[in-house]
Amino acid sequence: EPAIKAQLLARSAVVTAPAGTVIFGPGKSPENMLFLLAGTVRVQQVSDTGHEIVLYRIEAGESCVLTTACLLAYDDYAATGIAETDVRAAAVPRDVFDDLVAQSKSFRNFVFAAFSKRITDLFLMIDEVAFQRIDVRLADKLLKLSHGDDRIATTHQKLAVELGTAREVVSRQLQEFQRRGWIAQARGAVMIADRAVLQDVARHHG
Amino acid sequence: EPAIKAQLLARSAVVTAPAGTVIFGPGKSPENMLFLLAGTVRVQQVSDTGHEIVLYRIEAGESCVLTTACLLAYDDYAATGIAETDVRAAAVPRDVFDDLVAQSKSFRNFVFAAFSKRITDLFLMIDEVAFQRIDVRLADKLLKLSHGDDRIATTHQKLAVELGTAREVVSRQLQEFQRRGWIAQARGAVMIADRAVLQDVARHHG
DNA sequence: TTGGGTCTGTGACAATATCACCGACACAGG
DNA sequence: CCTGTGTCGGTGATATTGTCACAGACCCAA
Repeated sequence: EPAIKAQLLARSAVVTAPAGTVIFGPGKSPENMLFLLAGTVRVQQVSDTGHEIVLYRIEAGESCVLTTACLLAYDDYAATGIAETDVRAAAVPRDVFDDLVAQSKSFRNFVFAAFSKRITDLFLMIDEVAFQRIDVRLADKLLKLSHGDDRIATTHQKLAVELGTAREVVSRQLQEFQRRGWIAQARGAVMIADRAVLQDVARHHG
Repeated sequence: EPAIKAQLLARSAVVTAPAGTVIFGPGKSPENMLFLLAGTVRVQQVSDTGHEIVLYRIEAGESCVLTTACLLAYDDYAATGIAETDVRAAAVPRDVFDDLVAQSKSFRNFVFAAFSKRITDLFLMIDEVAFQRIDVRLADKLLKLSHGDDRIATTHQKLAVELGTAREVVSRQLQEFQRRGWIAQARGAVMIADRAVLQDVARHHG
């Protein structure tokens, strides 16, 4: 790790982008791979029917933007990467990436582990989209978006995109949650009132 | 490719399995990676709610069982690989795979391209499961399963698993297709009667 | 204070999923 | 030839989710 890390940093350029920047997307494939150093990138997809769904998030440190790498090979993809926060990343040229993969066993393990995790996460997501009830998924998503905080700044529409459903569905579920005293609502925000019960609802899937 | 192929074959064992064999699955992670030489492997998933869905198929030659590789790293997965036909594969030990990745640039490209394709295919699948109408998906699936033939030997239940829906839903859609003269049905089989119209229905997604 | 844009609420309806059945068919054993 | 037994497909009732067409509430800037 130490020698590789040095080489990775030496042969790449650190770039930054403000929140909201479209990092990659249809008609905008990046020249080189990005390893996230700080911030969060949200990857979502727009279907030809006009529907949107959030696929996953890339956190700093964690699994890096290997997926960007993955997507480089197949440039006819429809996914879009958006900076959710201000973002700092190391831009690694393709051939440097290739060198590192060739040279370092631990780097290889890291890369393949990241791919593996991505794919198994997508398996889980397919399962949820296909089979989980919307109330379970919403409760789960609220908890995940809360990051321990009790107030989530988001709109019904954004929550709908997170789940790949319609705004009206989210609105009605949130009303029901509120009626039961699990949450409170304000314009552009959801406040978690009973985290324990929400966890219980969400746990009905795993 | 030529030198690598030789090494790959020299340092792996050819194994075979009859149709129906469970190649890998929960509690049965393979010791080494399999590169499919002949046959088809179906990868599906059982959710904790008891629902099943087919994730993808691995064809010979094509993208090989890299996914098996991928899954090796993460052994807590729920996916199952089942031989759909008699199957012949090269069993490649992990360290041989690692050697090849380290040595050959073209092998690296091959591996990453396979991962990329898998991930982008999963993106597409999520889109379909989340947003496509069931009639469109069924028409599409019938055409894909037909392989140019006009008779598909399958049951409504199996088609339901292909789409991640319920048997009753498939039964009703097939009835409607039959009423319109697009297909004919027999016990355990569906006959395509009007391929052109089915293609037209399926094309409503891409 | 008056717009225009965004956010949320609502009712009617369509599509899909779930549940609880039932009958038809295939096939092996008596 | 019958008769179980298991698989396969059909059906109605109901619940859940998605779609469409609005309307009202809120926010901010001109």
